[in-house]
Amino acid sequence: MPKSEKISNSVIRRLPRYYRFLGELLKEGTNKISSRELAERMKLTASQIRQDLNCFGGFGQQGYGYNVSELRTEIGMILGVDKQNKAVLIGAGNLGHAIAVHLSFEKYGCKLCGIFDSDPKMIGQEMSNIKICDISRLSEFCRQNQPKIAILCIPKSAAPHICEQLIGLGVKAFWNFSHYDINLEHNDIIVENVHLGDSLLALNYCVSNAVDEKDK
Amino acid sequence: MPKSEKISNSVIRRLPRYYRFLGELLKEGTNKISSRELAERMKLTASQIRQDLNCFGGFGQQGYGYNVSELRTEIGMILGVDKQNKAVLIGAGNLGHAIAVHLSFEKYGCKLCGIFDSDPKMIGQEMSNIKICDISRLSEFCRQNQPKIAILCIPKSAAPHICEQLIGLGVKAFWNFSHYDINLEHNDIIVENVHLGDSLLALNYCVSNAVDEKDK
DNA sequence: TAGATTGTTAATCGATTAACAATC
DNA sequence: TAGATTGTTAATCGATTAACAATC
Repeated sequence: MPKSEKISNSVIRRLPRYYRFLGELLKEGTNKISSRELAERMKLTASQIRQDLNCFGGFGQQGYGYNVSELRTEIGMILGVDKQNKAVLIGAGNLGHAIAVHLSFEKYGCKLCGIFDSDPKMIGQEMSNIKICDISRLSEFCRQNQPKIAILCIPKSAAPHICEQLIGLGVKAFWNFSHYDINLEHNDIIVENVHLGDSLLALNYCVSNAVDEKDK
Repeated sequence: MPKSEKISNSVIRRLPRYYRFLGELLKEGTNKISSRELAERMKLTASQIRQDLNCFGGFGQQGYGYNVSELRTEIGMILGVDKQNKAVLIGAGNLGHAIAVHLSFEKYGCKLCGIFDSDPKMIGQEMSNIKICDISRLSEFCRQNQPKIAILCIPKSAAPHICEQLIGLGVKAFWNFSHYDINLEHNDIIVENVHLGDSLLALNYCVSNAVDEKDK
């Protein structure tokens, strides 16, 4: 329920981090926090935190600060952690497997409800209590279960075709780990590209171009 | 070799993508490209591409455009793909394993030279032709090999301690997949946080708050 | 009430886009 | 030379920070 209309991408990307830090505070037994204190902890400015939160509503109380538990719940609602959006995983190789077992989808508002692969050796195996199905059964599955999200852990070459197929089957969003850059014409489709190679390269740039202490 | 001094983070994050797209063009046999054509393909503006590239030098030719192969090589040099910076992987669980085998480190300017874990069942096993060592041998290994980069695929609880230990052993950069937010006091240490949970939550926000076609 | 801290408006900063002279 | 496209400066836009009145 955004206050006005459009929430900027910068704000959206900070929300999960707020949610995470508030969760930690809660675990530590902190009930109350001011924007100044939270800013210090998250290495942000108090101003930015207040601006960000006020995109969605006034969650604080003047002279007091924010109730940690309340604020966390509010941000959780905004993020849709209660939605349990259905997701299918395409590609049960190393990376697909790691993602399926490593993340608690429910905590993030998703429900992993199907896993598909084309490798006959994988089919029938179980992963996170879900039986891996042959990719040929994807359309049948989607028509029955209507997943909104597809997680792509497939080779680059396979990505464009699978993408189009999934869109045809009603998938609304992609969490893309393939080396293919999803850059769709369909502009109602949501894409979150996770390019691990790009991330490593950016790190490598910083390492390679860091000014050494001794050079200073 | 940055022209002036500081390259903005926004530019750094686009460099790997340029590198990737230029690689694709090269594979397709395209020798020449204008900023306008590249912009169309990457969904950027031509202006931005020219601005970005001119942070590092004039790689183009007026009236002609850019030589794809040359430009790719230049950006590769800037990113340090030739550097082969030594990296150690800490944590050989699902995610660590996937990262070790899924990515070609050499392509990204890194060399994976050691893998460590604390689970006795893992120790001695091989992964990407590297024998997994007991974490107790980490300091000995670092003193001998001087890795610059550490890849953290460990539980949140273990992260703060391992981080400090690695810094003490001369590690300069972290590629952090743990759920711990590395937010160091040491300000000469480079950190690339990859929070898969945050990424999924951001996607989930978009899915949950998408304006449905029918609601429009 | 006095002190604290929010919500919000205004000022600043940085990044993106537009324009155009330089030049191949 | 004429046409094209760069490199670079100027204009615009958006995001962050600062300031402060509102209020608990």
